[in-house]
Formats: sequence, C-alpha cells, structure tokens
Amino acid sequence: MATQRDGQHLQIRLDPGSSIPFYRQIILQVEMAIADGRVTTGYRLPTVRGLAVDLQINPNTVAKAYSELEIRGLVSTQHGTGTFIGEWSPAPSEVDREQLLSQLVHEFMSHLGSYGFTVDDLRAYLREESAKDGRK
Amino acid sequence: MATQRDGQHLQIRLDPGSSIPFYRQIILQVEMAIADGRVTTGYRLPTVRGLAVDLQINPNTVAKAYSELEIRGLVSTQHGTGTFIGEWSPAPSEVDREQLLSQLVHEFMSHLGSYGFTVDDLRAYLREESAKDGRK
Amino acid sequence: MATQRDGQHLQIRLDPGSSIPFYRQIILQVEMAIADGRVTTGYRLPTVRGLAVDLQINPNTVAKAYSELEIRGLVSTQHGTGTFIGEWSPAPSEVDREQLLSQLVHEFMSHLGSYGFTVDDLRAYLREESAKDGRK
Amino acid sequence: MATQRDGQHLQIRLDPGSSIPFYRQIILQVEMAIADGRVTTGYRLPTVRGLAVDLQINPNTVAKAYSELEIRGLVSTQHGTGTFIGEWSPAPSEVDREQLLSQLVHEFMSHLGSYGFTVDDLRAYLREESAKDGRK
DNA sequence: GTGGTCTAGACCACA
DNA sequence: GTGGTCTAGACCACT
Repeated sequence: MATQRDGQHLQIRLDPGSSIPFYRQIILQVEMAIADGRVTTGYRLPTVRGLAVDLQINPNTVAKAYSELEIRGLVSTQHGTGTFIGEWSPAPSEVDREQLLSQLVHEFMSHLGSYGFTVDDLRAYLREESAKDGRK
Repeated sequence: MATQRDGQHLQIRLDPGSSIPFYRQIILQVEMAIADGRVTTGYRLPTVRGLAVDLQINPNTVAKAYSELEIRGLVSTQHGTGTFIGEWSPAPSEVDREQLLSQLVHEFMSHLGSYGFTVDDLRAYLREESAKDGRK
Repeated sequence: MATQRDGQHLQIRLDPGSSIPFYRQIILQVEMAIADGRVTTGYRLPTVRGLAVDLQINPNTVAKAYSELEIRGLVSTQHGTGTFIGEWSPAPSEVDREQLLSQLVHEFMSHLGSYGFTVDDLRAYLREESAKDGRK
Repeated sequence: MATQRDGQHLQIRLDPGSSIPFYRQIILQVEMAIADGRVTTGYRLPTVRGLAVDLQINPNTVAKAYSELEIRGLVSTQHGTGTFIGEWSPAPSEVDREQLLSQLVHEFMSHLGSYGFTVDDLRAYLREESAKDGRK
C-alpha cells in the first residue's frame, strides 16, 4: 500500500496533446483533488514557480490557473506565503441544493439530447468511468 | 400527426456557455442526427440564413459548419436549392460518440463543480431518479 | 441635457497614480456601471484591443480584467464576437439574501471596529458619498 | 472590573481577505487606537512573539509593523522590556482616517458585489437597522 | 477583427 | 522565497 502513496495528494500532470489549455488542465486537476478529498482546507498548493519548473511551463500560466481558482473561491492566496485550499462556501439548504442540481441536470439532458444522447447513455458512461477509477 | 414530429428529426440548439465553438456544435449535432438515424439521405437541412436567424448567430458561422460537413461528404449543397444529407453517410464511430459524450460530461461536471457539486452528487441524483421512474 | 450624454454609459478611465492596479480599476468601473444601471444585459463592452489603445495599456491587462469579470459571471464573452454584460445570477429567496447581507455587514462592522470606526462613521460616509454622486 | 476591559483598548484583528497587507493592518489599527484615545502614552503593546502567535502569522510581520511604527515615532521599543506608545503621538489626520474608511468601504462593497448586492442595498439595510434601533 | 493562450522577462511588495 | 502586475509580442481559433 505504501508503494501507492505517490501522487496521492496532488500530482499535477499536463497533456500537451490535449486541446484543453494548460492553465485549465491545472484548474481541473486541482478541482478534482478537492472533489475527491485528496486535498482539504489548509492544504498548500505547490508554489507558482515550483510548479512551473516541474511542468516546464511559464510561471504566468500557473499563476493564471491559481488566480482563477482564487476568484472562484476554491483557494485563497496569502501574499508572500503561498496558495492554500479554502473552506467550502457555506452550503445553502439541502432542499435548495437538490432543486438546483435537478434543474442543472435537466438542462444538461436537454442539451445532450441535441446530440442524440439519452439519460441511459449518461448513466452508462458514468458507470464505466467509475469502473475505470476503481481499477486505477 | 406523424408528419409534425419535425423537432424530433433535427433540432439544433447552441450552448453559448460551452467551450465547443458554435460551428462545431452544429456539425456535431448534424453528425449525431445522421448517426442515430434521425435524419437520412435526402433530408434537407435548414437554410444557412434561416438557421442563423433561429440561433441568433452570424450566417458565416452556419456556413462554415455546412461547408465542413460538405467537405467531409456528409451533406451536399445544391446551389439555389438547399443543403441535403448525402447518400453515403459514414456514421461517426462509436469511439467518436464516446469521446464527445466524455467531453460534454466533463464540461458539465466542471459547471456543476462551480456550484459545489461532485460527480458523486450527480451519480446519487441519477440513481434516485431511476428509482423514482421505476416506481412510476 | 444632451451635452451630458458623454461617458454616460461606460467611460473607463485609469488613475496611474492609484495604488489600485489597472486591471482592478477596470473591473471596479465595470461593476459600478452595472450596479448603477448605466449598462445592462446585452451591452457590449469595448473590445480588448480597442480599450487597450484608448487607455494606452497592454491588451493583456484589459483581457485580464474581462476574464475576471467573466469568471465572476458578470459578463459573458463570445469568441470572435465580443464581451457582453451577462444576466444577473438567479437570486436566492429574499429572506436568505437579507440574512446574508446582515451577516456580511456585521462581520464588516466588527472589522471596522478594530480601526475604531463606528456604524455612525459608516452611515456618515455613505451619506457623503451619495451627496457627491448627486452633485456629479 | 474596569481593569478587565482589555479588549477595549487594543484588540488587533486581521482580515486575510483584505488587500491591505497584514503588517499595514497592524499599523493602522495601532494608529487608530492612538487617534481615538483607546491607548495612550505608556501603554504597552503586545509582544512581537505573543501577537504573532495570537494572529497566527510570522513574527517578522509583527516586527515589521512595530518597526515602522517606531520609525514614525508613534511607539518606542525598550529592549528587553517591550514596546510602548510614545509620549508625543501625532494623531493621524482626519483626512487619513477618511481615506482609510473609504478604502475599507470600497473593499467591502466589492465583496458585497460578488454576492450581487449594491451600495443601495447596503444603504437600505443600514436605514432599516437604524429604524429598528430607534424603536428599541 | 474578435478574444484566448502562452512565453519571456522585468519590477514590485509581502512574509 | 512567495505571489502580483505589467509589458511586448507571437500564434491560434472563432465570427
């Protein structure tokens, strides 16, 4: 098990071949790490320069990613100290959240419909994804 | 009544929020409609101008989409008559469909994320929905 | 009255002497224009390059400001078309909003207290500000 | 009991969200406490280390603040004894106080803005509150 | 022409 | 050492 600890917390990797821009790949990976609970409030992200060297990209690109994360309230940055995972914004009532989710999903389904996908396609896809994650 | 199921065939809808450009959204929706048989050889696509007005976008954008569809051989344009689904319409591969679905889902998840929802919230929601539907 | 129409909608000006960075000055002025109702949903902001020339600053700086506004959901940008004032995000219930405002104000007052300011100082300040605006 | 009103004299609190750096927040709060007489000549400030622990910040930051206060002649440091409010403590001018208040309010408004509140919402709220207090 | 991304590099302020 | 701001300039994709 110990051999598996690597990249357990937050190991950012870029796919230069992807059409997703670098800064967005970083954002997505940080978001995922938060969603998965791999990192939580107070966790310190790699420094802008450090990550830039690691990924062999320009520091500005990392900074742009961190900056967007901060605007969204996912991380908070302390000048001269570093960038940290923030607290989750206070959740509205559970009922409201459920309603909101329902609305968002329905909008999305109508959108998927334009491409000929059905709810079952979505379910199947999520099932596969979850299977893949399990194998990893 | 059956003649009136127009919207069932090809109802193009754009998502301005998506990172997929308009012209590509149009292409994908036409492709997918061909793929699952909602439209077949000889079906007449909406006119460039008509669709542009409908979608409230620049006619050039529609034209670009149609043009690319023609290059790929999926549709053929009859000057002064309209644009029609071609005779030999190679359906997009399952892999392409899966990729598209994947991209759409990931974008949606990122969207959900900004409201603080996780993949698991989505899974849970779909599970509940499916349970409800079962009961009905 | 007609002589007063200038800069009525959105006239952005930078104060190079201010300690507030350029991109933030732009953000603040757009926010103000929205808050004042000088611009509303659908209003098209100056182009990135155009504004940069006007203000004699680097286009990237304008882009950074617009980008933050977009992340916050205040504007929405359409690639190749421009940047537009967005719709207001759907408001939660009035009661919740009132509670939220109350909480925020109380936090702020406690903060002001550390500097020796009182609620009355705040009231007086706002009164002056409103007087100034009226004069303009 | 009167000897226990400690927090009344000088209770320093930091706002990590503010754009005002920590060291400056400390300086301003000490200045303002002097200005409105909450602390006077001979009052002993918290120790550098003690305050750093309290505020959970780097001692260097507290030291920097105290050092600047000493340069301005507002406090004097007695090696091995502590830091004390000086004998001649020029109070910050009214203009400075107004500027500070202005900055704090503007920052707060920007904060409120991200929740969709406007200056007018704030005004309305304060008006209501004042009405309520009057009734009490 | 529009915005988006990325680089290189400079200078500043905070801890 | 940390992050923040700004410039200059290149290249790309969308309308």
